[in-house]
Amino acid sequence: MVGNVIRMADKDVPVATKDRILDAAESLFMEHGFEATSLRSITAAADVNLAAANYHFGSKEELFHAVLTRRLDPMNQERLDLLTALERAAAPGPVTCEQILSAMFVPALKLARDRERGGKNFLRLLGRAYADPAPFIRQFLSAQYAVMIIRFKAAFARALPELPPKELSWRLHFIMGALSYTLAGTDALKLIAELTPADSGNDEMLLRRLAPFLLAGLQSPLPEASAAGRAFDGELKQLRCSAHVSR
Amino acid sequence: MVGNVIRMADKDVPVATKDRILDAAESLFMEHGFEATSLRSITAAADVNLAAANYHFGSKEELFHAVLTRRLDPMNQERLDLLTALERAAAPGPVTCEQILSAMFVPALKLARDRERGGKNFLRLLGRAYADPAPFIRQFLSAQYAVMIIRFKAAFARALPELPPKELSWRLHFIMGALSYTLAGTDALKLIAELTPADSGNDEMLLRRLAPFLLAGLQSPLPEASAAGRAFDGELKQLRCSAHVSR
DNA sequence: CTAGGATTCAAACGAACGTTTGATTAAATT
DNA sequence: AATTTAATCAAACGTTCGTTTGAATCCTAG
Repeated sequence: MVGNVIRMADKDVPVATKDRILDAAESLFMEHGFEATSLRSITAAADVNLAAANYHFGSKEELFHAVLTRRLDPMNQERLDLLTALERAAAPGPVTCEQILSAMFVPALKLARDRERGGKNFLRLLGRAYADPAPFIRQFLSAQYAVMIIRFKAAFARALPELPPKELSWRLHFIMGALSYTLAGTDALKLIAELTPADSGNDEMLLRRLAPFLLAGLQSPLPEASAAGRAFDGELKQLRCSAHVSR
Repeated sequence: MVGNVIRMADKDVPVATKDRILDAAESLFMEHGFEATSLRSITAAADVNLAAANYHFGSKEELFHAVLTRRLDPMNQERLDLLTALERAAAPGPVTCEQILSAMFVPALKLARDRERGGKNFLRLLGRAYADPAPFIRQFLSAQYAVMIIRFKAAFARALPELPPKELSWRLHFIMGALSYTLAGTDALKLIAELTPADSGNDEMLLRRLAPFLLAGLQSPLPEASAAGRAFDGELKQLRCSAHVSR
């Protein structure tokens, strides 16, 4: 009753319908988000019958899951393999922050570059999913990332032994934020970057600029001791009540 | 025909309906996003008639605009005033990066703290809006932020004269990403930060940790000269084709 | 007090949504 | 060749959506 049987034609004749739905869904979810994308628009773009979506995937949410897992599972597995290789090569010593960050970014880069159609769209879709309020998306991402996050957090903790665990948690949170926003490519405020179209389409250069930026933040001294923290205090206290609130 | 007349009861008797709709819309838009929030749920939460929303605001999109402008306009105006005051105080010299960042963050902090009900919810809503794919939201945010962005970008350029303009554009993009993701409070990957509920609700401490992190990235050396850039190159080349792709 | 515009209200509009149904075609198994 | 199972299809289901309507109410100005 649930379609998707084991003894089907496997790969000789392309399993056209299912993959066409996945491709169209990936593209449309990326462009409009989950809620604003209808199954009708997906099946129309894939040139298949409307009922085929529910036949092959059960529901719209399960289709969304399938779109994400198709590329997310291999990418995260590659990240883990990369980190394992780096840890093995570093022998008894710890892996550097640069290396850990590269283990996170290189698989994303390969995905953005290798697949002609899917790669870039998928990274944007992933960035969107990070910020989506729908509970089922959040739960899904948490479950999908659990193993990877734990491994990478432990690696960073070894690379930055002087950093308190809670501070590391915050900084990883900020890293995920900048990464997802960058991958989503929303460019909500186009005025910030008057980038050429060639630039904005170049995911590789984008991540190569992002990595050093995040690395500097990750390795920065503790906020209590930094000039930024104190300057912040000063401004806050000074301007607490002066507050020339507008209009 | 378009409601919202000038000679209404102004402020003596609270203009209950309109503000109740705005409050409910702010809360629900924040919780579920624009598409997933219905006018019916908004008017039900505000305990007003369904037609009141269209009567006072015209359409759902215009209601969303009103929700954002109500708090965004004063906040951005305060940011500009703060920057102006800092520039005046710094006399002929440039304002420091710390000060510029504080001019961006302090008004957001005040908003999160002062208003009992609205503040925190609004910052989360704003973070969501940055990542929303809907064109009308993006256009609106761009227009709303245009003046502020130009002013702050120029200030940063003066504070970091050695930084190429394009590199500054990228770094401001990353800053906006981390800021919006942090404000949205999505915590997509709860596993990153095993933060106490008290922590996650404390917007002030959150921004105080974020500012030094972003400051370090903003002031970091150029990627071409940094160790991060080169390490990235090495990893990329080395692992290009080894690629033990999973499963 | 009364006329007139501002506001509220219940009800309905047409459209679009996710999902289901039952018949029909294609493919594989016996 | 016969039979069973997978897959496709057109059509419809019931629901929810944003928006509109027209009458009823409130408030205020003359």
